[in-house]
Amino acid sequence: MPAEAGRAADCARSYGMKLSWDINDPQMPQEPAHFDCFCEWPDGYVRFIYRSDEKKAQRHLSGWAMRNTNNHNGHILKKSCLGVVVCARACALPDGSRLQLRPAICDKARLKQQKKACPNCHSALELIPCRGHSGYPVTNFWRLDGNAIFFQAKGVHDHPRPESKSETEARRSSNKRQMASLYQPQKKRILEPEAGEDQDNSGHFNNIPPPENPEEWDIITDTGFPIPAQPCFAFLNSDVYKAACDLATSQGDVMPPFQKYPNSRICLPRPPCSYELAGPGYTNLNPYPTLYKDASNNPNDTDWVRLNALQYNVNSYCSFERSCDLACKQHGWKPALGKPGLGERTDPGQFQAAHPYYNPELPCRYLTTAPPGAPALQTVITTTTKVSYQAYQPPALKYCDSVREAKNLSDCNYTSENTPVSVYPETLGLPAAVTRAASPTGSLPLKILGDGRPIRTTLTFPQESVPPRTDRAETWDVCASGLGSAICYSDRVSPFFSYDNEEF
DNA sequence: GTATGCGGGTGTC
DNA sequence: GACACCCGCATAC
Repeated sequence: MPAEAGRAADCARSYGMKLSWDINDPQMPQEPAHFDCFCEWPDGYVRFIYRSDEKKAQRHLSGWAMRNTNNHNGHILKKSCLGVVVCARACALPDGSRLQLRPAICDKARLKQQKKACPNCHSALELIPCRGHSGYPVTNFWRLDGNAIFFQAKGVHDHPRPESKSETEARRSSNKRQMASLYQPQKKRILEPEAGEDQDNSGHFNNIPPPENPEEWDIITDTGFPIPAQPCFAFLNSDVYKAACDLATSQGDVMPPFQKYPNSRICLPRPPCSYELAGPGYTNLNPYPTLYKDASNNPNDTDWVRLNALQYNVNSYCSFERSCDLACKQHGWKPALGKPGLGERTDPGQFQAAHPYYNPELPCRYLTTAPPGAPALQTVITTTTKVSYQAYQPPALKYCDSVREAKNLSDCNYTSENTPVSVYPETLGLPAAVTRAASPTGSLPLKILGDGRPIRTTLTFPQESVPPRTDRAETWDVCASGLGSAICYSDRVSPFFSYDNEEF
C-alpha cells in the first residue's frame, strides 16, 4: 500500500474513535492520554479529542460551512452543515471546474448571497443542502470537558466541499491589501477599452454576454476583477493569482475555478464515476493526468488544486483522508483494521469516514437525474428572503450529465482488488449501506431508514453489496475503493485565470 | 457586514 | 423528550 494511502487509512482511526464515548455522555473520558490533531474536514461518524488549547478546536472551526444549531444544551455546541452553493446550471468554468461557493453562515448574508448570479454564466445560484445525516444536515458537536475538547460528527456530507473558512478569510485579508493597488488601474482600463487590450484575454467569460447596462462594468471593476489586461499567465505566480482572486471574490464567497484545497494533495482511491468526463477539461480517458499539478507551470504553488470538476465525484469519497492526511501523519494512530476493542463503540460512519465513497448516496449524486425516490426536499432559492424546501427537481443540467451520457452507471465501480477494510456496523440503526445491501442490483429507489423515514437514494453499486451483519462486534471485510491504489493528486494548477465579476 | 454563540420558541415525530 | 429549525440578540472581528 502506498504510503499516502497508509496515512489516509491511519487518519480514519483517530484517538477519539478508539475510546468509547458519546458527546452526550454524562461523563466524558477523563484526562485522555492522547489527542487528535485538528481535522478541518471531518466527514462521517467520527469523533476526535482535541487538546483544550487547540486554537481551531476552541473556535469550533470546520472547513464545512457549519452554522450554529440550538440544541438547548449549554454544554454541547451543535452545528449543522449548510451544504454548498453552486451554479444552478452547473456551468463549467473554462478550466472545467465548477463553482462551489461557501454558503454564508449568517442567514442574512446567505440570503444575500443566493440572490447573486453565477459569476460565470449569470444564471441563478443554487444551494445544495447537506442531507448527509439521515436526510438531515450533517451535525457536528463540540464539548469542552476538562483539558480536552471533544468533537463528534454525525453524517456523511453528500455534497462537494465549499471553500473553506480559512481560504475565505485568507482571501478577504489579501483582498483588503490588494484592493487599493489594483482597483484604480483596472477601472481605468475598463473605462478605456480602446486601449487595445483584448478583453477576451481572461478566457473566462466567454459565457457571459456583454453587460447590457454600463453599470455592470462598474460592478465588475468595483470588485477589482482583472478581466482585461490580465493575461492568463499573470497568475502562474500563486501570490498574484490569489491576489486577483481575492479581488474578484471580494467577500470570499466565490471560489477560484481551481479550488484551493486546504491540503496540498488529494488522495483518490480510484477514478470514480469517470470524473474525467465531467467537464470539458477532463475528456482524457486517462483518469489522472489533468489532476496532477504541473509543477513546471506553477512551481510556487503548493496547494491550489484543479479539481472542481473532479470534486463533485470525488470529494466525499476521501475528504476525510485528505483533510487529515497531513495533519495527522505524525500522530501514530494504530493501523489496525480489525475488530474494535471490547467496549468500543462502533459507528457505521467510522467506515464511512474512512471510506466515504462507500456511502451509496455519494458517488452518483451528481450523476443521476432524480430517481423515483428522489429527495423529497430541495432547498430552493426563491426571490423572497426565504429558502424553501420543495420537491427535488434537478437542474436542467446537473453536474455530471455529460458523464451520464457518456458512461453507463455501471462504470461507477468503486470496489477494487485492493485492500480489504474492516467496517464496523452498528447494530442499532444500521447504516445506509446495510439497507442498500438488500438491493444489490442497484435499484433501490427509496431508502427507508430505521425511523421509517424515506430519504433520497441514488443508484447503488453491486460491488458495494455487503452482507448484512447483525453482530456488532464483528467487522465487515469489504473492498475499499483502492486504498492500495490511492493516488495523491499533487496540486495542479491551471494556467487559466479565474472568473468573477461580482461580489459574492 | 459577517461570523459566532446563546437561548427562546415552535413544529414534528 | 429528542430533534430540527426559526428567530432575535449580543459580541467579536
